[in-house]
Amino acid sequence: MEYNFLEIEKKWQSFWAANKTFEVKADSSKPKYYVLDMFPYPSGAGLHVGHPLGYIASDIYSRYKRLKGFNVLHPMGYDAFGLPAEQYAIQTGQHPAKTTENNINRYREQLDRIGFSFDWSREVRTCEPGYYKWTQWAFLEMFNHYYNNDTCKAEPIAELVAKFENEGNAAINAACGDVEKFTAQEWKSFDEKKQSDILMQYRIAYQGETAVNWCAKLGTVLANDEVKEGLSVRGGYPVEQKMMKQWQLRVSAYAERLLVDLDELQWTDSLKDMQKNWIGKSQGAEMVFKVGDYDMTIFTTRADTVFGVTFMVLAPESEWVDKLTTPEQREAVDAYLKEAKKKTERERMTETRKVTGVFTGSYAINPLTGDKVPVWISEYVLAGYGTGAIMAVPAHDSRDYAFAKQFNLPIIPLIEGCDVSQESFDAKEGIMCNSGFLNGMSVKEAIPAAIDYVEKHGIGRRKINYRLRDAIFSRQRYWGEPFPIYYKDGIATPIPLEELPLQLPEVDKFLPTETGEPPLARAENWTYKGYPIETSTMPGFAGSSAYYLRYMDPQNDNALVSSEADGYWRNVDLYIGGTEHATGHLIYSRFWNKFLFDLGYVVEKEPFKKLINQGMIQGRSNFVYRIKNTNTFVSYGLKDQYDTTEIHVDVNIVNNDRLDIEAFRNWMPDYATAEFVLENGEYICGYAVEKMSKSMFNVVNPDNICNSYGADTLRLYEMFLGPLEQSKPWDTKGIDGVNRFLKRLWKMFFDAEGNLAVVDAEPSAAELKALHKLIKKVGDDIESFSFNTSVSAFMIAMNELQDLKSRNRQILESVIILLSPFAPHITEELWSLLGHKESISFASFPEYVEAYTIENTFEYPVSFNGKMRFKLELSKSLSPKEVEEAVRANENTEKYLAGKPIKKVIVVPSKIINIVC
RNA sequence: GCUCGGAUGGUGGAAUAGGUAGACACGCAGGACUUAAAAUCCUGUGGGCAGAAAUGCCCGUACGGGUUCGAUUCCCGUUCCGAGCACCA
Repeated sequence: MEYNFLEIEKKWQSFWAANKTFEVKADSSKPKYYVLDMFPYPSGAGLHVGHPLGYIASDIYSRYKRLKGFNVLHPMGYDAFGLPAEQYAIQTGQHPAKTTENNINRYREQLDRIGFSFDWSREVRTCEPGYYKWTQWAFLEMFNHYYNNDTCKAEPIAELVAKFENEGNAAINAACGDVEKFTAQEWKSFDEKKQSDILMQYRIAYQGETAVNWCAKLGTVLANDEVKEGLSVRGGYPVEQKMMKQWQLRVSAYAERLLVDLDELQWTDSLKDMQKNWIGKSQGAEMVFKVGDYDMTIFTTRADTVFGVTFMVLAPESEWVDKLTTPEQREAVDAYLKEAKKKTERERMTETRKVTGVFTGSYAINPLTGDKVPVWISEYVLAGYGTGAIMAVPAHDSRDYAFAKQFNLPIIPLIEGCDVSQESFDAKEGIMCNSGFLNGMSVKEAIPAAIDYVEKHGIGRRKINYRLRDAIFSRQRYWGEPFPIYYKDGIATPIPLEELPLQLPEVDKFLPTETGEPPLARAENWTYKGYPIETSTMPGFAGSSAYYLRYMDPQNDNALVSSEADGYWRNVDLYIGGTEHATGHLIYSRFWNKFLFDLGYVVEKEPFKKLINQGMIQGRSNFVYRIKNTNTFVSYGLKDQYDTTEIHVDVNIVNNDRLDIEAFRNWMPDYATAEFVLENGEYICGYAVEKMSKSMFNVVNPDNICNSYGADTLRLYEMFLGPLEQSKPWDTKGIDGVNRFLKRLWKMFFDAEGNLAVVDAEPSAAELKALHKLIKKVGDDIESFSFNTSVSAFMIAMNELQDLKSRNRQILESVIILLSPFAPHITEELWSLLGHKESISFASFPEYVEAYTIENTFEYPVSFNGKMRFKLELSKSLSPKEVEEAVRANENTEKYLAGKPIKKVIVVPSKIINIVC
C-alpha cells in the first residue's frame, strides 16, 4: 500500500470540515486555551511558503494543547480593509470589496490545503458591516470618555461635564490638550460650540490640529509607525510634516500603563525593548524662563546643567516663534520658516547633520543665574516633544554643541576636568563646577538637587515625558470604516449607537474630489438628518485592534463580546506573528484593550499573554551569467573567465543549483536561442539569499509543494528548517528528507503485501525506551517552541524502532499521536486504519514514564588533567572516592596512571570523570 | 549615533545549571537491487599528519585575551552581519 498523500489529505480535510472537528464552544468543564495568529491582509499575490510558517507553528501548538485536554480556541480571519485593494481599485475601477473577496477566497483555498485546525465558524472580516459596527462602537465609546489621571482610567465625558458645572476645570487632572482654566460660572456662560470645543480637548477620541505625516502620493495622512525613514511603509512614497485637523486617539494617556504592564507579559525582551523605546519615558523637569513679559516653559532631563545655558532654542512650529520674534528679525525668521516648511521629512533626515537656525531677536533670563541668553529657532528642536522649546547647554549636549559652534555661541563647561574644545561631554558623570550651589556634587547628586531647588523657588517642577504620541486616526481614503460622526452646525456629533453600523457608501470613483476632499465626499446623500457626515475613514489598525475579542463571540449583534464569552476565553494565551507589528498593532491593541477594560467590557488588562515572533522565510534566488552583448550563458564555476551580467532565474526551473536548460529556453522568448558554456556537462547556477519576491523569481508556492510532496511534508519541513523565531532561507532541495521520513513511517505499518501488519503484544524494554525518550523530547520541545529539534527526534526514534523491527501496536499508536500535531493527515489515516472511529485529535498525549528511559549502566568518559583518555563502565552513579577505586581497579586507566598518585577526582554526574594527577 | 540580536562542516542546523562539538537532514562519493533510469536500501563524509590497515596524533565553533582541571557555552576587547529607533533635550 502506497502512501498516497493527495488522497489522504483531501479525505481528512473534508472529514474535519464535515464533522466540524475543530469547532469549539465555551465549555467551562475544560481549561481553555486561546491560540491566535496575526490575521493576514489578503493581498492579490496569494500565499508563498513563508506566510504559513507561523500558522503551522500555532497549529502544532493548538493540536498539542487539545491532546493535553484543553478546550482550544484557534480562529482565523482577514484584515480586509487597507490601501493595496484601494490602490488597485483606482487603477482598474474594480470595487475593493470585490477584489478583497476574490483574494480572501484564494487565501482560503491555499490555507485549507495545509490542513489547519482553525474553527472557521468564527471567521471575521474587518470590512464586513457586522464586524465594523463594533469598531465604530469602540470609537464612539472613546469619543464619549476622557482619561482621569487621578483614578488612572477612562471615565464618561458626562461625569466631566457634571464637574465643570459644579466647580469648573481647575481641579480636574485629566489627559487633555491645551485648555484655559474656567469656573463653573464661566462654563455655563459658554455657548454650545465653545463647550464642544473644550470637551474635544478631553475626549479619548478627539479631533485636533497637529503635525501629521502627510503623504501626497497616497493622498492621506499616516501614523508614525506607517512611516519608515521618511517614506510610507505602503508604497514607499515621500512623506512630509503638515499641520492638519485630524481625528486622534489619546494613546499617550495610557503611556505609563502600557510601559508598566509589559513586565507581566511573556514576550521576548527585544520586543519589550522596542515598545519601551517607542513609549520613551524620560524623567526630568519643567523649568520656566522669563522672556520679556512671557513665562516660557522648557523640559530638560539635565536640570543640573542649568548654569551652562548659553542660549534657548524653539522648534520652527512652536507657538512661541511668533510672540518672540522682534520686528528687526521678522524678515529673517520668516525666510527660515519658509525654507523649513518646504522640506519633506526625508530631506530633513538626510540633512540631519546640517545645522540651521535663526535668531528671534529676543532674550530669556536664566532663572538661576539671571543671565540674559538669546532665543533661537532651529529644526533640531521638535515641536511635538516636551514643550517645543529647550534650554541649550552646548558643553554637555552634542546637538547644542554643534549649534553653538555653527553660530559662535559661548560654551561653558560644568564638569571638572572635562575637555569641550573638540566635542561636548554628554556623559552623566563627574563633579560639577561653575555651577553655584551645585559645585562639588556628582552629576547623579546634582540632578535631583537642582530640581529640588527649582521646585522650592517656584521656577519649575518634576515632570515625566513620553515619546509616545497620540495616534492619528483618520485617513483620507475610501476603503476603511466610516466615522459614525456628523457635523451639526460644525459640532462633531455621534450617530446614535443603535443606528450602527454606518455603512460604507458607494462612490463613482475611489479618488479625492476636485476640491481635494476624501473619496467619501463623492457619495450621494452622505448626510445624517441633513447634516454632513465625516468623510475620512479609519486607519488599518482600527479593525485589527480588537479582533481577538470578536473571535470569542463573532455572531453577537448586541455586544462586541458577551461578558460570558469574555469571562471564559479572557485573553489570548499564545499569539504568533511577525515582529513588524511591534510598534503598531501591538501598541494599539494593548491600548484598545485597556480602554475596554476601564469601561468594564473585558476582564483582562492585557490582550496577549505570550507572544512568539516567527522569523521571515527568505527566498533563495538563483542566477545565470550572461556574457555581455551575447546570448551565451556561462556556468557558475567558469564565469570569472568572462565579462558577465548576473541575471535572476526562476528557481522553479533549477534543481539543486543545476539549470534545466530546456525549461530555461522556454521560460522567456529572449532565451529561446540561448547558448551555454557548461562545466562537466551541466549548467551550475549561482545563488543568494534575498527577500522572497516575484521580481527575484524565487517565490515558492505552498500549493506546488502540497501537490508534489503533500501538506504533511510541507508542515514538517517548514518546522525542520530551523528555529521558529529565526529568519532562514527556503530551499526546496532539502524537503526530500522529511518526505522520506513520512514514507518510511507509513511502511512501518504494512507488510510486503501491503496489509496492515501491526502486532498486538507487550512492548519490549528497548521499544519503551525509544518511545518514552521521544515523549519527553517532543513534549519539552513543543512547550519551548523548538519544533525543529522535535522533527529530528521523530526521525531518530523511527530509526531506533526500525532497527528493532518494531511493529508493536502500543508503540506505534503512541508515536502517531505524538506526531499528529505536526503531520495531521497521515496520522489520522493510520489512526483510522488501526480501527479508531474518532479523530486522533480526541486522543490523549501519552504520559512520560521516566523509569523506561533510565540507563542500567553508566559509561563515563574519563579525562586526565582535562584530556579525554578512556571510557569507564560503571554499574551505577558513584561517589568520588568509589570512582577513584574503580579507576585504580581498571586496567586501562591504571596503565595510564602508572602508579602516580591521584590529586583530585571530579565527577560530573552522568557526564564525565576528570582525574587530576 | 543609540538599543537589541547573531557568527558552528559544502548547506540548513544540533549541543549552553560549562563536561566526548558537528545530532538530524540535505548535498556529495562509493556500493546493492535494475537491461537502464527512478524509487529504495547500505557505507563513508570538519581539516591536517602518520599508517597497508585497524588505528593514532594534531588543529578546529568569526578574531584576540581572561576565568576554569575543562569554554561553542561565562567575562573583557575587536571585526563582520541582521533588526529596531533616529535630532526625544
